[in-house]
Amino acid sequence: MTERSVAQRGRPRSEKARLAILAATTEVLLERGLAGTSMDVVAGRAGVGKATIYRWWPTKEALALEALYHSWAVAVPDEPDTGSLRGDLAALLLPWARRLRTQPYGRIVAAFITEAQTNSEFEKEYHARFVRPRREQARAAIGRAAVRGEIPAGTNVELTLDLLYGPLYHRLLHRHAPLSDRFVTDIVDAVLRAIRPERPAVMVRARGDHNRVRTP
Amino acid sequence: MTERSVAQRGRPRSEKARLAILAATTEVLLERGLAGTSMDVVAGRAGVGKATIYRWWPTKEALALEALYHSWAVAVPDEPDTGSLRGDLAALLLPWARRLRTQPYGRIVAAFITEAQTNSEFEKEYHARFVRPRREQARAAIGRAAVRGEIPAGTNVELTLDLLYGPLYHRLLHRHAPLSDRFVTDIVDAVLRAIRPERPAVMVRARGDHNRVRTP
DNA sequence: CTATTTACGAAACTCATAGTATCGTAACTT
DNA sequence: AAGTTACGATACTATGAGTTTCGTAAATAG
Repeated sequence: MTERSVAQRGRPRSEKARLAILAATTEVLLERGLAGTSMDVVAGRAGVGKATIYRWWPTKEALALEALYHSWAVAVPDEPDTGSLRGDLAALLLPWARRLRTQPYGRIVAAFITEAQTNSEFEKEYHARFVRPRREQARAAIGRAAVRGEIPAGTNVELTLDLLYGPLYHRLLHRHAPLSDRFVTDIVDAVLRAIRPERPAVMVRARGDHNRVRTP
Repeated sequence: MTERSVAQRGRPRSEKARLAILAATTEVLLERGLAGTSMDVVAGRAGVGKATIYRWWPTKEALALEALYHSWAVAVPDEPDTGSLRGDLAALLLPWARRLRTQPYGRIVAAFITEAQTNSEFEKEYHARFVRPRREQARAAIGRAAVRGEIPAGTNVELTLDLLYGPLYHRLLHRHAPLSDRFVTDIVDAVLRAIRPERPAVMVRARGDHNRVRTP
C-alpha cells in the first residue's frame, strides 16, 4: 500500500515526513481520540502539508490505523513457548493488557471497531493488523497444548479464543472494571478449567506450571 | 430529563412528534449507522423541525441512545427463574443474541461505546440503560444458583459476568463469527464448567438440566 | 374573550472539519 | 538541462451538527 517501485523517477518520498506524520498522529490520537483528531492539527504538528498526508493515506482512519500499528510495532513478544498453556496465554495476554492500561488506547480501539462496521476496506486492515495476529498466536499456543495432551484434542478453539479475548475487550471498551493483571490471570484460569478434560486427572491445581496431563 | 411539571402553562409537548422522532431515528440508525444519521434527515422523516428535536435532546448521540432504548423496550424477558443456572443464563442471553442478529445493531452499539469513551454524560446513560440492567439480571441468576448450592459461594461474580458477556460483545463488534444460538450455549456451558466446584460430583454432563449439585 | 406562555415547523444561519485543488519549489533520474 | 514526482502552504468545496429567527398553534390564567 505504501510500496514504491525500485526504479523511481522523481523526488523520492520523504521518510522524515512519513515518520513525523505517524508520530504526530499517534500523539494527537492519544490526546484527543480519533474524532477529536483533525488533519490540520496533525499536519501542523508534523510540519507537513495536508496534501502530503493525503498523497499517502486515503482517509484519516487509514492513517490512524497505521499510526497506532506503527507505534505498537516495537517489542512484539512473538510466540512465547513456556511449556504450559497457562504460561503461554499469560505471556500473550499480560503484556497486552499492561500496555493498554498505560494510555487511553480504549477510545482509539473503540473508534476503529466502529469504523470497521461501515468501512469494509478498513475492517480488512484492522483485522489483519490488530485482530488476526493475536488470535493466531493464541491459536498456536492452544495447538501446542493439544499436542502435549494438556487439553483434549476436540477442544473448540474458536470458542476458546473468544472466551479469552472477549472479556478483555469487554473491560477495555466498557470500562466497568480495570484491566488488571489479576483479571487477566483469572480469565486464563477460568478458561483452562472450562476446557480441561472432564475427569480431571491427578493434577488439580498447583497455580504454578503443570506438565503433561494425560487425557483419557 | 424529559420530565415536565404537572401544572404546565403553555402549549404541551407533542407526544406524536416525540414518537415520530424516536421512530425515525431508529429507522435511520438501522439503515445508516450513527455516523450516517443526519439530523436533517431524521427531522424530515419525522415531519418535524430540527429545533423541536434539539429542544428535547441535547445531541444526536443522546437522541440515538434513547431511540434505540425505546425500540427495545418492548418485551423484556425480566428475570426468568428456570431453576438452573444454565437455564437462567440461556434465557437471558439467547433472546438478546437473537435480536442482535436480526438487524445491524452492532454498528450502533459500537458507535455508542465509542461515544461513551469521550462523553461521560453519555457513558452514564449508556451504562444505566444498556449495560447495568443486563448485568444485574445475570448477577441475580448467579446469586440464586449460589443459594441453591449449584455453584460455590465464593464464585467471582464480576469475572463470571465478563466471561459471559465479553465473548458475546466480542463477536458482535468484531464480526469474525456469527452470534449463533450454539455460540451462546457454548459460552454458558464453558462458564459453568469454569465455575463449577473443582472435584466435579457425579453429575457430568447431560446437556439437559441438572438439578442440585452439592459442593463439598 | 384576551393576554400570556410554551411548543411547533420551516428556514436561514454559524462553525468545524474532511478532503481536494492549485501553486511555486525541491529533489531525484536520464 | 529536461523531465518527473514529492514537498509545504494555502485557498477552496462539501457536509453536517447545532443555533437562531420567525410566524403560528395550543394550552392556561384572569
